Amino acid sequence: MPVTIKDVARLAGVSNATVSRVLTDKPHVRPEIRQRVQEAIQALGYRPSRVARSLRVKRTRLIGLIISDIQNPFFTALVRAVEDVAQQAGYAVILCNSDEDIHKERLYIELMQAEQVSGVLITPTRETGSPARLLLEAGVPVVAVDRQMRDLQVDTVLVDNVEGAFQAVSHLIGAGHTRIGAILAPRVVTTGSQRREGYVQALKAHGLPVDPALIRTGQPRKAVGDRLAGELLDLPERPTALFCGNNLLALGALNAIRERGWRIPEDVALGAFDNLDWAALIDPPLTVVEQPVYELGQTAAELLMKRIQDASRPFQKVELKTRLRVRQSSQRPLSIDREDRR
Amino acid sequence: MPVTIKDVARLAGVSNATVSRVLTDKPHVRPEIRQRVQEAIQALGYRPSRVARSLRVKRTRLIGLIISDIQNPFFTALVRAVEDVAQQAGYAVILCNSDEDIHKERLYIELMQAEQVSGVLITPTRETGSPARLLLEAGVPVVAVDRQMRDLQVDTVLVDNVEGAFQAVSHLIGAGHTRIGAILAPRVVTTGSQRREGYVQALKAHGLPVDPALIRTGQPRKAVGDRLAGELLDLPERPTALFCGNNLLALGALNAIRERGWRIPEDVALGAFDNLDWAALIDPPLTVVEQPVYELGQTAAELLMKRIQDASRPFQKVELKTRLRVRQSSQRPLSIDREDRR
DNA sequence: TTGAAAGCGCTAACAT
DNA sequence: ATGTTAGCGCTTTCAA
Repeated sequence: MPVTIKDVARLAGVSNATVSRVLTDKPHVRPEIRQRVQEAIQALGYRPSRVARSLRVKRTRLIGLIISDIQNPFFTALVRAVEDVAQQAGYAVILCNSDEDIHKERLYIELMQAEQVSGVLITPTRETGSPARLLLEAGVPVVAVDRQMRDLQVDTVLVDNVEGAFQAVSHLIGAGHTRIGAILAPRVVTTGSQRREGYVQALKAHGLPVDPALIRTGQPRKAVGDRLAGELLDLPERPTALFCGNNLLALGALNAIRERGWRIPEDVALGAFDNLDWAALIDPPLTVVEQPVYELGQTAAELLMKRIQDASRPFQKVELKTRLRVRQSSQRPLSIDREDRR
Repeated sequence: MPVTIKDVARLAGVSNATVSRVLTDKPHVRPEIRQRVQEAIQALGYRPSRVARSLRVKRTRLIGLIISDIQNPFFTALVRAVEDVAQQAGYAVILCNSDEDIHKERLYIELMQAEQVSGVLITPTRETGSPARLLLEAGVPVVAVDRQMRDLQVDTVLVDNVEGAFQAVSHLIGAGHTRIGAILAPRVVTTGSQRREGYVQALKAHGLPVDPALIRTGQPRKAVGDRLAGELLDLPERPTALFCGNNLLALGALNAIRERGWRIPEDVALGAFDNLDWAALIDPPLTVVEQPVYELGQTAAELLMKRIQDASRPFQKVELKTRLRVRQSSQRPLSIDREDRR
């Protein structure tokens, strides 16, 4: 029923080989024949089956994109960038949501293999032991974005998380805080461990003690941020400032603070990763570490395209810089002054 | 190089037909043989080529999802729901971002066809003349989500936009506003035209005049919302309340209001579509029309699955209800009281 | 410059 | 219950 290359060949009065040559822009076709074939294609509304072509040439025009949370606007912006680059290069993207779940990650990686995509972009849920190894073994190019995979040889594009966290926490310290809570992703994901590292370094650099009780980790989701912030705020010796590892954790923390009827930054100051549209519009505007998220996705996608072209090129790790945006949520807290009244 | 069905057959000492039977869970295979085949599959780490299978059975385990703005959290939530349903049913989703651009929409629809997806979910950029017609002609099931296509026979899942807008605007009227501006998507998309309809109906129902100068439309993006809100606020006889057709337009309006140093709701009240996490956290909390967005995507995806099963089932249009969430941004404006002082 | 024909990996009809 | 074989739609030798 659907029109195939044979139908076109018949109508144009040539062999399918010739049609194929026209289709793939091969030389050695008389312009006049080429013309006739193209007309036949038009007339029949023919679209070559990518499936058949893929089977033949053993590669598809698909790339896989496995992100860990589609509801996180940070990843969404990443998707946007990848989509743009892929489209430009004539690729479509299969999007999968691993949901921070290593089993789903594996499931999708196997799918990518079965689907024979040309390459895969992934924000791995774990620093080590990612099933992405299967892809590499099968010769499928992989690029890690936003997060690293320490035990795999892949191109990597991420942000200088340590420095970003260091700046944010140093800023809070500069505002007079000495007890700063941290709400982070688990250590098994690089954004968790590296931002923790930046947090710790900042404390140490300013001669402050590192209190493990002030560091909480969990899946980067709003509900988790809410819970973890609550735990910190309800501590007997509670922190006067909170540093949140990403936008969803911040959203949750915001909620926890609001629920307790506390004010920012008077009762508790706040700093977080990710500069989303709403960050500047909330009350008070949120101090954030801005990530060049579009560039992150773009760079990663471009690297993947290059590796698809040339599998033997040297691997590289690109580290983009963040930018601290100071707003009111981190201003010098009144509680410092209050200490005089004790 | 990659292991094929033949390799498995050889190792298991059977024919490829038998391996295929095991693969597709067909009957008529001795348990003992089935066992042996499965072991061979394990041993070789074999994954059947979906490409080859697709070519053979003339359908893929892929569905296409064409949304109009990946950066809009509303659509993102939709993606999430679709992904969940698809995965459950053993499908992967190819995600495409039409960017509210009919040409990109067409491009992706042609891609879907070439990729031979089993079905397509789409949030069409136009009410009529969508290239989705090509898919239907090729026998590919299509379901419209969030927006309608008036000239195509497809299953449709959307929200009662007229009622949602009606409630929001009626609420603003109830708060004492008589000049209410509207910032909406263009009329060619149903969410634009239907929400406009609800706005107009609300004004008329309360005996208020409909002033075309107070209705502005544009692409649903933050920058556009900013500009359109600015135009309305700078009017000689400016509105005392703004109704925004979606979350991005609201974000822009918020910005415009803030830039002018005005307060909400004292200087201008605000109501909008979409209840995102930040809506309750901004200053002041935003009154919104909440859409059951996950259910929207879920229902649409389920409908698509059903139609893939049975192309001849009757078409249906599902209309989900919205819910008005009244918060402070729409409270009775002080400016009403101020009129006494004029 | 063009065509004939093989074959990519799989499924399914048919044979045994 | 299992194997043999044709063929899905395309690309790509190879020959003409």
